[in-house]
Amino acid sequence: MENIKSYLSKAVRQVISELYGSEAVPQSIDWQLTRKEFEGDLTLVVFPYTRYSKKSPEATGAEIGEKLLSEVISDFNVVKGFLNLKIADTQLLQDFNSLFSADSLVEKLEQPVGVMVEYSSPNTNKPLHLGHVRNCLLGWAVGNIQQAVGNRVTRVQIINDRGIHICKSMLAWQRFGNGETPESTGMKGDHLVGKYYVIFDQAYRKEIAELKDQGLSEEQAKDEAPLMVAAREMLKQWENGDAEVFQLWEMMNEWVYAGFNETYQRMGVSFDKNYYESDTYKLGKSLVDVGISKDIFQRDSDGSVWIDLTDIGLDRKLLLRRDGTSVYMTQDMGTAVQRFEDYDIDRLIYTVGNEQDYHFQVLFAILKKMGYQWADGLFHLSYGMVDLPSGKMKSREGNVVDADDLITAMELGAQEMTESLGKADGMEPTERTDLYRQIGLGALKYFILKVDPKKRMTFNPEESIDLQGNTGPFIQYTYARIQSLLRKAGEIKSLEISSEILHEERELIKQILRYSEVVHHAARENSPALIANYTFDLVKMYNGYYQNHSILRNDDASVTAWRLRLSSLVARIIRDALALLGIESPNKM
RNA sequence: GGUCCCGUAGCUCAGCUGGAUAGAGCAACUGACUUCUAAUCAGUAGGUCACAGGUUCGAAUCCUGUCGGGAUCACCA
Repeated sequence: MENIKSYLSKAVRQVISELYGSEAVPQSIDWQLTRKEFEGDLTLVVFPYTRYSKKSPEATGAEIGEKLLSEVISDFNVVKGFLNLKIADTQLLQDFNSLFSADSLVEKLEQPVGVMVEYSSPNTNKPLHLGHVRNCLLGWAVGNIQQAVGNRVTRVQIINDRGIHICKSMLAWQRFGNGETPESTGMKGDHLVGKYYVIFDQAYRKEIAELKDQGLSEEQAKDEAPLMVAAREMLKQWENGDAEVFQLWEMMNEWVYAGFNETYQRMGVSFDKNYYESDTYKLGKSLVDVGISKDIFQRDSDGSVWIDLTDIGLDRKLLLRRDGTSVYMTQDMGTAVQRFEDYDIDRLIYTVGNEQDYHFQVLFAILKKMGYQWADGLFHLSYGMVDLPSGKMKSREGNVVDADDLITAMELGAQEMTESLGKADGMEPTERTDLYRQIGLGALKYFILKVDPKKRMTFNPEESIDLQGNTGPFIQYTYARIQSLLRKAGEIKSLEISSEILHEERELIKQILRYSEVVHHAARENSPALIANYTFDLVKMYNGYYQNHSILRNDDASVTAWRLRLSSLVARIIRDALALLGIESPNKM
């Protein structure tokens, strides 16, 4: 479709210039798809030209349309100020055929760039939850989409493996753990460590309550509770390289990593490189000196260092504490610089929730002020929180949806549904479990990815298991049915292909030809939702077609051959699009 | 209080850089399985695009304000 549009844009410029003179020629011409209720495929809005033509919109449209008739444009009509053009069947078929035999369904960028995508970025004191799931799925899909348009993609996570939160788990394990391990308990490592984080919190709160009874203020109690004092002490020991603490830290982190990796694997996401905060937390301090020497940062009389961003509508922000230690912002500055040194990249996408919008606004502003050329290539892929029907997820209230539990529940839901429909009756046991996995995850991923990332979303476990309507399994099902057709067709493929096309087939071809531009659009916007919505539309169209026109049972072999060809390209696009979303396409379901 | 994001059908969401009578799915109601997989399809019903102004040939979309929801503004991470 893109080639038709660019041909037409050129033609329209030419025509406008001929008719109304060169100053009437617009910079760019935006085409829109003709609405269903009108005849035509592409529509040019002619209102902008009436001031040059000095004629009515209808007359203007008609005289432009007249001159556009060609092998590409077979017909036109004008309704009010809208010039509707009909693309010639031969042109559509030609484009269809060239896409059919193309290596890639998506056109590659002429000038690809290097893109690093950061996602997940967990803390190591508790297991992954629903929020991480949205994060991972988004980051993974965005990476796929960037890759699809031809960019080089590096996927990374930064693991927050140090700090007071880890020490809390460590301390609780030391005090109350009785030497429990993932092996001895059979628990996943991340869940085991998370358990001790909860234990710490409970014991800590008890201490706070006791201290408050003794007359201390809330703040004092929180600060002076023996457990908190001990945790802070442990953090200090860790920073001083205390062997015993370090060993405990390493051991428990290893448990967590094993657990995370299992979850990542089930989700189907992976990373090219892990950054660890324990390696990077000291980065950025040297940048502070540079900034001071350039007079971008200021040192206060107490020794703390600040940047003043009030000139661009932001605040004054701390970069170095009075005692010379760095803050999150400083680390992130250092890490960004490091990444552009480590890799040949032009862009860096941070997949992080929208509660950190301000943080990234400031981070990017600072790096820009410091004069880094690449600062314009930084992008915060900000996404909204995931709520439950009962409201907000709060770890305090224990209504956090655990990622592992969620995946299991989705697989079970898929299994129940599949069994009750008898869809897997003839399958081998391993084939079945694989199918349940594919469907369950397909439902989960699609449910989350179909929503615009920046929107806050409600996750309803029951609805997400739904397999009807705008869902992953609905799309997978269409793919499976086409595969079944292609299997059955086997030998009856005729070399002769009918060239008559039905209205529904025209509509399908047009949708198919849009795929590449949709992927490019999704890449520009970093929005997998665009691909999800496109695919749903394609599938809806195809299902209507499938239901109303017999593909195999047909008197004319050449018609069957054409319909199979059309179906198989639809299937390839479904599979390609779902793969971009990280969703598998089962051959049977 | 400052800044940012969101507000579209009962529910969950589309609506591209402004374009024609605002679209899907779910739920509700009608129909279609001796026929390529009915996890499907065809149809009915459902709207003051939060509200009020403004910009213009034309606004759900852009601007301003109001209301509602959320986030953020720590020498926490």
